[in-house]
Amino acid sequence: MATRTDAPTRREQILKEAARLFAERGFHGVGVDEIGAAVGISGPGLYRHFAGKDAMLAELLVGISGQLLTGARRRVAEAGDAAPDALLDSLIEGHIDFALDDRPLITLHDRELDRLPGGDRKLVRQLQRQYVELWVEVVRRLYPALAEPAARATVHAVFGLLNSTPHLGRPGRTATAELLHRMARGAFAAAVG
Amino acid sequence: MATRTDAPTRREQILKEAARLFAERGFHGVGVDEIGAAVGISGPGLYRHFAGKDAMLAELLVGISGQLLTGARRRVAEAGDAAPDALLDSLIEGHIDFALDDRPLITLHDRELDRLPGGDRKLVRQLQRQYVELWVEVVRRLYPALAEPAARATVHAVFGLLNSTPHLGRPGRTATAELLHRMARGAFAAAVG
DNA sequence: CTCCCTTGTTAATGAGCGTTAACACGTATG
DNA sequence: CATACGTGTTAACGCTCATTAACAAGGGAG
Repeated sequence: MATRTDAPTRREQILKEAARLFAERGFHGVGVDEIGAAVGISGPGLYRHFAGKDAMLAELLVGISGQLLTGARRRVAEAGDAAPDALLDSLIEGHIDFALDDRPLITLHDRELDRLPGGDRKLVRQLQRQYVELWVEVVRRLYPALAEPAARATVHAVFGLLNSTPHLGRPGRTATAELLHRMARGAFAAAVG
Repeated sequence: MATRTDAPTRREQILKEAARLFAERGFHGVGVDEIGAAVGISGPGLYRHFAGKDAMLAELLVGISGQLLTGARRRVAEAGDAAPDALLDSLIEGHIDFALDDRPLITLHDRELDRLPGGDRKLVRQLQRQYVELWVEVVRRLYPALAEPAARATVHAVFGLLNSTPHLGRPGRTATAELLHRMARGAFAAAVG
């Protein structure tokens, strides 16, 4: 887990608050002055840490996509040749952890992609695609009856399910996590028909 | 069904194009000139049909929420005292039809609510809440073991699943509809545990 | 024919906002 | 001690954009 005990750096503060604000009111809906105010400095002061507003969004989205993909790959590696059943559980668990711990980021992740400058957008899309394909492979290993287009659609639909966390109440983190996990498995099982 | 054969009115054209553009680039991301250009008139020309940009978004969101709620109520009424099982299928079918036929609208529906002026936002929230509660009642009738908070969370998660249509490919409408339907039922069944 | 309502147009206005410029202050470094 | 750098500040610039003003053309109603 590599838990951090040291204080967050200024850059990290800014990214965190920017993520929250972007998720709440949309990228174009928040001004640099607000982001600055959220961390106790003035608007233009942000430019000591980031090249511009676009750069903040880019770093957030690249970070999210990369973190999801990296975590998933680690889980695949750790699973070795274990049952694909357990591997799918592991992937689901990782995604849920992320969706529950960083709700603003999960919101941004599928909402503000198009506000990104060309190069970064392409990179993020690539990372997202690889993440999806990784899931698709695991799902197809577990459910060989599922054709590839159907498997991809199924994975996207389950992402929609898991990413609904921003709309959920807060009645106990573990209870919510378990509910979502069960529902995801149920949805996969029902997809094969 | 009351299928319309007459040409769409100018207002309707504008609403349709505005919905598409808002869904693609966000409310603040599109200018009135673009909306006007999409229907062949100039930006300020829109003001002959709407009080402003906010009014367009408001009419879209109120329309969506109202349409969903009205359709769901009709289905409940038509079901009479039939099995709640069939009623849930009917609700799912209605939601999927909407999500597949009006993808831009379904995107706006849970994305741009906060860009709405106060009064309209309250109205839309109210309609959405009633829609959710209607589902919750049906679900609890079918699965009495499910406590109310869990049922509400489950319904939200299934909405996330069904609303994933914008991310899906277009491999056959009926096949996609059936897949989503099966997954939704599977998710509900798995939620009770 | 004449009015006037509808539906457009282009030009102007005014606010908001991202970004840059110019300047200030503390602190480690030589 | 002097210097340079990191990190702020406020003021100003320039652009975008929603909205309004002023004006025009077409087509029913009387």
